[in-house]
This record gives sequence, structure tokens and C-alpha cells, in this order.
Amino acid sequence: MTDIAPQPAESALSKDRLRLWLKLLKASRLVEDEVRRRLRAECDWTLPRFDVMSVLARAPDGLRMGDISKRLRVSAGNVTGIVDKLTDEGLALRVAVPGDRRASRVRLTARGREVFAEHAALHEAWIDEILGGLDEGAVARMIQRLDHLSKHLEAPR
Amino acid sequence: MTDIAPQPAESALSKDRLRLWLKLLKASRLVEDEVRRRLRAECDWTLPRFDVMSVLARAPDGLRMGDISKRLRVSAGNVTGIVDKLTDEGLALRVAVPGDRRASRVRLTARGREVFAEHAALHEAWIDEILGGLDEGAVARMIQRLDHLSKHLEAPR
DNA sequence: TCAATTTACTTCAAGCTTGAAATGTTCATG
DNA sequence: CATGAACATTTCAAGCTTGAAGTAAATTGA
Repeated sequence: MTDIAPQPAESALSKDRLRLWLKLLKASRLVEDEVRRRLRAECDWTLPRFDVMSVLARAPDGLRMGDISKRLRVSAGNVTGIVDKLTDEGLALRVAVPGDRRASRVRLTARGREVFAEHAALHEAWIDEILGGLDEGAVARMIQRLDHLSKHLEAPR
Repeated sequence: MTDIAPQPAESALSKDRLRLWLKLLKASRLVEDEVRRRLRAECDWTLPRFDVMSVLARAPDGLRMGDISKRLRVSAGNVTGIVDKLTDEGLALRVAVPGDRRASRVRLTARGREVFAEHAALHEAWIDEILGGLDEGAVARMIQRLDHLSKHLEAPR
């Protein structure tokens, strides 16, 4: 009897973890698709542009390209393209970082802040509507669970 | 005094719903990025291909293009392109649907099932590892919350 | 019956996204 | 100081994704 004993309990937990992941993905896509749809239909705008402006709006002093990339968890090359477009459209601008000629700091222009403010107000209302079925308790418990999950996900493996 | 009274409680709930959405998105991206990274690094494979094969693997009789599209919540045009590639590579095939010449049913080939089985085994192990910090109770509670959330998201508005 | 509508799918252009390679800059350290 | 490693960003090709428009087939209903 040198066989390793089977681990049915462990296997069931694996399956449940997989189910959890699929459900997480599903919920996330349901919301994201709806936001994307409304952003296009009502603002003629795209989610990536909105996301970049969103992190910039919260940083009055601007952000490095790398910071944007980290916060949104998208590739650096991706951010370059989106910021290029926002810049071309006069909604953002790159300013030099004194002391580091490799880096640049991106800020929203006045017009960028204006445009974003309009979209952001709508966006918050949409989320409120999309998640409208959830009361305060449900929201709080879900946030707690997601924090717990993300903490584990971000822990180095 | 004809002013509408401000609604601080309502507003706080709105903010919490927004926070919930951002945390949901964050957790989802953390997992998805890690899966995508491993799929590329260890299998030289892409997530969209894996996803399509994944729903096909669970449907021995095959699926209509539209079914794949609905289950994965991606556009119909997108599915066409991915199935085209899987077909070119001999991993899937389209079979005619008797009685409806517009439609076709997509199935995995024997080789497709083989290739998918390898990837799926790895995938399940990855998820188990990625979500490894969560014990049975945490997984169960999270699944329950996500089901609750998705139920509300899918409810017609 | 047969025109209008709906359905299933494909095609296409525009835009997003990635990962790898390239560029130029700064840092660490011998 | 030199020089190799690390860093911030950009460029690029390949592939994904969408939404809109197009095609062809099935269904509806006057």
C-alpha cells in the first residue's frame, strides 16, 4: 500500500474555487458590459478612455504613465496609446518631471476635467441603478468579501 | 422652504455601490491577468480560445454560434473569428443544423478535446493555487454573495 | 401567398490590448 | 568614472473586441 491516498475533500474545494472564479468573472462582465454600453450610447465614449481619465481626475498633480498602468492593471503600451489620444483631443497633457527625463506626468486639462465630470456623474448614477437591487448590508458584506479575496490575490505566491 | 431635502444616506449608499463595483473589477482582473499570463507562458495559448473551447467541452452535441456568444457574453462577430481559427487548427468543426440552414453547430474535434483536457487540468490547478488563500467557508460565502449579485444584475431593469 | 420582420451568422473597420523589443535615462558599485 | 543593471516609456505586430452593416434563411401575419 504505497499509494498516495486520494483527496476527495481537497478536490471538492478545488471545484468550488473554480466555480467561484467563474461567478466572479460573470458578475464583473455583467456590470462592465452594461457600463460600456451606456457610455457608448449616451456619451459616445469608451471605457478605456473613461478609466484613464478617472484615475487622473483623482490625482490633481497628475500621474506617471507607470502609475496609470499599475492602477488600472493594464500594460504600459496600452496607456501610451490612450493618453496619446486624450492628449490629441486636448483632454490631457504630459508635463516633464524635473529630475527624471525618462518620465512624464500626465494631467487632465481644464476641458478634460469638465468632460470627465459629466461622464463621472452619469457613471455613478448608472452604477447606482445597475447595483440598485443591493441594500446597504449586502453592499457592505460584498465589499468585505472582495477585500478579503483581493488581499489573498495580491499576496506574493 | 420649497427645497428638496438633501439625501446624505442615499448618497453614501451610491458611493458604496461604486466602491463595490471597483473592487469587483479589481478582484476579477487580478485573477484574469494571472490566468492569461500562465496560459501564455505555460501553454502558449490565449484566454479567448480557452474560453470558447471550455464551453464547447461541456456540450458534447455542440453549440450554436449564438449560444457560445451568449454564454461567454461576447459579441457574435468575435465568436466567428475565434471559431474560424479553432477550425483552421483542426480543434473544432462546424456541422450543419438540419432544418435551419442559417445556423451551424460547433463541436470540438477529438484533437480539440485532447488539447483542451490538458489546458483545463492546468487551469483548474492554477485557480486552486491563485485562490488558495480562501478556505471552504470563505469560498462558499463568496459564491453565495456573487450569486445574489448576479441575480440582481440579470434582472430586467 | 408573399411582403415584412426576425433570426443566425458573417464581414468589416475602428479601436483596444498584450507582450516583446527598442530607446533613452538613471542608478549602483567596483 | 565607467559600465552594467534597472527603470520609464514608446513602438510595434499580432490578436482580441465591439458595433454596425450585410447576407441569407426562417417566420409572421395580412
